[in-house]
Amino acid sequence: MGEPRVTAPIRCRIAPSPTGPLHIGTARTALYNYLFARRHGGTFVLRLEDTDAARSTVAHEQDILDGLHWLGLDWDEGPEVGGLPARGPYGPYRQMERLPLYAEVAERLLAQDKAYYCYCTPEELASDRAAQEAAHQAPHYVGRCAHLTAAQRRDWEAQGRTPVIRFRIGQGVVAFDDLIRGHVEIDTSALGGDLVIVRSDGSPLYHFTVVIDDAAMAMTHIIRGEDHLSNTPKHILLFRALGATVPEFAHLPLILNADRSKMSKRKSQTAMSDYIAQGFVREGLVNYLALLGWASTGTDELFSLDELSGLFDLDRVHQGGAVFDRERLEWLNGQWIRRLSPQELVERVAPFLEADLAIHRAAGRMVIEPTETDLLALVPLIQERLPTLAAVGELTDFLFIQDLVVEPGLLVPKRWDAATTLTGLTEARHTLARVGEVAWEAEEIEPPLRTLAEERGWKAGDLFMAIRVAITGRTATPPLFDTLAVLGFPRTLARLDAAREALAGG
RNA sequence: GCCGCAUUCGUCUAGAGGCCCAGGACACCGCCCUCUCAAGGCGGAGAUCAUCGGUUCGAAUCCGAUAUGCGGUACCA
Repeated sequence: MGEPRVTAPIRCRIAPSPTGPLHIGTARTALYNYLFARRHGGTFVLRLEDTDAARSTVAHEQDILDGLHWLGLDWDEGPEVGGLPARGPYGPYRQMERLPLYAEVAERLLAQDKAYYCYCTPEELASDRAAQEAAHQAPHYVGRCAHLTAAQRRDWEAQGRTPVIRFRIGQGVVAFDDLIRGHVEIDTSALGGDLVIVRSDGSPLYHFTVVIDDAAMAMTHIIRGEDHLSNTPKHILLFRALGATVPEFAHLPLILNADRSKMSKRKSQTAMSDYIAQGFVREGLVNYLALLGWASTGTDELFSLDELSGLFDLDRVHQGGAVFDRERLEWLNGQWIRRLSPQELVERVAPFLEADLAIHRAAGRMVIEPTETDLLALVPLIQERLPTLAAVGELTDFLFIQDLVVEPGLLVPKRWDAATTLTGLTEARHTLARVGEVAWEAEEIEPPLRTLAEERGWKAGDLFMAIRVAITGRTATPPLFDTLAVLGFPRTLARLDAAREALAGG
């Protein structure tokens, strides 16, 4: 298992359906396909399966493409997007543009009697199913239309019935060697009878189009979720009927909700875009997703996309499902944020800060626009304190809000009373005024404040906490002296004054 | 119901017959560092390897059964 058995260059794909935003599970499947292709010098193809016209939207399509691109999973072949032309010799890569091909194949199967028209109504099928259920049988198509004469068909047509096309499943056992699961055998009697491959409105169904396209696009490896394992025999039968080479299959373990059911929107956050919006970085997400169901050694934890491209293989993919653990994702995310260059961090964090400031602006507060220089100066203060990029606001917004309103109750440190706090802030103000604007640096600010605390017999921590709240409005902030330095001399004094007034007034 | 797949600390995992009375990471607890919050360092607790039976001198690792969970069973993908 694991090592590719075919000698032809590897071709694998991700084939998302634009019936919803990019799902975290789809992203992982895409990642594994991408890594497998990279590792073995193969080709990674993107194909859009948009035959469910009722549920597919261009917005979802865009979301999926954006998400994959954001993760860095660039495809070698795929449809045209955003004005860029389609790439690859096997196009079109959008199924709705491949309809003639499907129709042609359906005709061929019909002509070879490998498929047939079925005129059964939904009601008839439903009652079949009910009867089978009552008899404790597996639901299956009974084959009522499997051998209609031309006359019978004319009758149904005359009655206005429009047929579906069914593929003959036949009898026997279908076996295959899954690259992850090993040998799998399924009796065709468990497949539900002859399979509908074309709807009565003429549109092709998923099981039909995937196989046609995987064959036509010369896929060598089908790496997909375990939920397709039971469907694989249908696909194999179809490949054979088409006279195509059956590719290798690798069925990935499912990503699970906390209760171990298949990860769903209902119980988990599944949309990739939500994770992006919450400030997760691509490096963290890629790393986390790669380790969900795969482990190179189980001891190393941090891997970049490039590193993974050199390490990944199917033989270390797990068989059991994996519960999605957001805490672990956040930890990995923090690890990668800490590894970003200052410039890179600034660029990534800027939109999140901007969004936060927009909220303050909307609330009628005066906001100072952060410049890149401002942000660069903040990097050392925030880099190791960001679990996600979105946390930048709570760490730094006090710098950009002009008239900071501090909750008076917060101003008094736990061990102090209001009077002591007022004295403390007043003394601190004088001390800092003496430091002066020219010497306004963290190393210059700290000693005199410590001396002050010592002289008055205060615990330094209490004094510092009072100052911290006075200038930031928060009890948890980056280190105080660096914060004062960044805030600047005049604003520091102004905020201390404002805090003293608030205390005196209250 | 029927068919299939899975099962190592709460979670992600290492482990491919003796190195394992099971190792790492997240989370949790404690200590150190410390102006708060983080980050970091150190330590702790946490898994009778689902259960039962078999093979073997020896099993988490091989075989079988059972249980539990999950997936599939559409004119969804």
